[in-house]
Amino acid sequence: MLSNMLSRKQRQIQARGELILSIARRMLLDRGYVGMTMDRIAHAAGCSKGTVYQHFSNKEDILAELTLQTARKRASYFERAATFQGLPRERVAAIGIASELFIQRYPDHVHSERVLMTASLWDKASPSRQEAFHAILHRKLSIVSGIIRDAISRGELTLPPNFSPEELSFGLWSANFGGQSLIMAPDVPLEGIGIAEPFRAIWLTCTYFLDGLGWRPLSSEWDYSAVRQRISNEVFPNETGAS
Amino acid sequence: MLSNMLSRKQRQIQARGELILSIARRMLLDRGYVGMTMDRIAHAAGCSKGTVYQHFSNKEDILAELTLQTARKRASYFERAATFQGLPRERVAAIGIASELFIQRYPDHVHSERVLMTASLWDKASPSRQEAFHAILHRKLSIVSGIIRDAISRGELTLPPNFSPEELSFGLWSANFGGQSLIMAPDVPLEGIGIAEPFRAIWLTCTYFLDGLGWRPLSSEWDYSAVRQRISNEVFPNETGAS
DNA sequence: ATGTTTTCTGACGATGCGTCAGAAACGAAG
DNA sequence: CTTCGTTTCTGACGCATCGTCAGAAAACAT
Repeated sequence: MLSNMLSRKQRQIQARGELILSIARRMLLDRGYVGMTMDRIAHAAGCSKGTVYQHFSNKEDILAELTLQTARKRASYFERAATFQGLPRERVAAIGIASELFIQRYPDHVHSERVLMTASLWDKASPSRQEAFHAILHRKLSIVSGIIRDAISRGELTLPPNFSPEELSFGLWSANFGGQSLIMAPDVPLEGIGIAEPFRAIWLTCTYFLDGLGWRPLSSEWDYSAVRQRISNEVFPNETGAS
Repeated sequence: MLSNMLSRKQRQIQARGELILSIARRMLLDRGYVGMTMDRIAHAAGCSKGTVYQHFSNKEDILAELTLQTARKRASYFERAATFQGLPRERVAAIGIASELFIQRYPDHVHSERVLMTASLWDKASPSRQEAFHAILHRKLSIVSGIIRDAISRGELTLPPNFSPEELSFGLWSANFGGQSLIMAPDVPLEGIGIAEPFRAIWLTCTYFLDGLGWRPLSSEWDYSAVRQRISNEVFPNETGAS
């Protein structure tokens, strides 16, 4: 009974920590980093500011934890995508779809990520969080690099001599990251400049990029639209159905 | 003499406006957006805070003007690149080189751009500045789209039916923007993950992307390394030599 | 020299971050 | 039920920053 009461209190505290995070995330998206104030967070969470500071040592710490949550969640999406049974190129496509579904489903997560990255606030976060973040980053890259090496060993991909698997990985990452950044940027009116379906544009960019590298089967030899459908249904049935 | 004195004063004022901007830009890079305070700017500029506010209505206004300067400067780089005499695909390559040289030469400019874009501060800036920004954006895109249409009309490029020139433009933009963002991100240790020459990786990403679209001449039929050298020497002799 | 207009100044109110001494809630023991 | 120690919570406080504005200073005109 004693330990039960204790843990109940503990659970209360932990629940409030998560409440604070979800409130902060919403506030970050709605009012920007400057508009996300500790007083407002405390008020919305129904506690005082001092209590908020018992959970997070400062404002940047909240943002760092938000970003860490995001990185973990995205990594889990990547890992699910990598389980897709198919050709290496299909599995890379699955990663791309995971990335797309992730930003569509959790735009607030992605936004917090960008804010932290741009505002150079990582150095104010705790070293353990930085380390955890790097570990997750490395995990995600390993997944993609692993698929690439698999394709090479199977003879479906032969990289040019001056182009490493990591650089190919970086290229795909750039195209996705950049395209998604432009989609999220409020001051880039994509519809106004003739980009009606930016996600399809990113997908095709990656497709032709891999075609240019000669990664078999090429898009001209294979129905990747069907693959796309199949991946959505098999690997992310809830995500595509619920939205 | 009177008008001379008057204009001298005017020129003093204008010069101080530019001084404030350059100080702010440096401070933004060195200390981040939060560390860039109006008091510090005023002190560094040798005037009072009230005087700073006679030049810019608020802090976001300074950032917006910085970004506008950046956009203008980059557009001029693009325009210079577009004057390169050569095949359409070579001229697109010239734009890519312009983009690369620009970020290498003016990292502080690019940084201010990212901060403003991410922090959703455009709505606090004056509408005229927003409009000017959009106009410049459109100008840059027109340059690239124009080259693409030129290639199509010359028969060197045949786009797939579901891929418009604007989307191709968007793809190149994404790859460059994303790659450069990752290069600038302090929390992405590129060397640590096997990317020794990120700029070359971006270049090759775009190269194989265009190859995949079948834009002639393909990289296998043409020495684009030589083209790259030639563009650097002919269009940006000072930029490549001085750095 | 004196009046007028422009420009500059820095103190001020308002707001936000992070702290900390005291208040309140909790739990144990008599 | 009371008492007392411990854990948790609170909000006022110190400090820093933004943006303002009444008054000072400088520039200019007559």
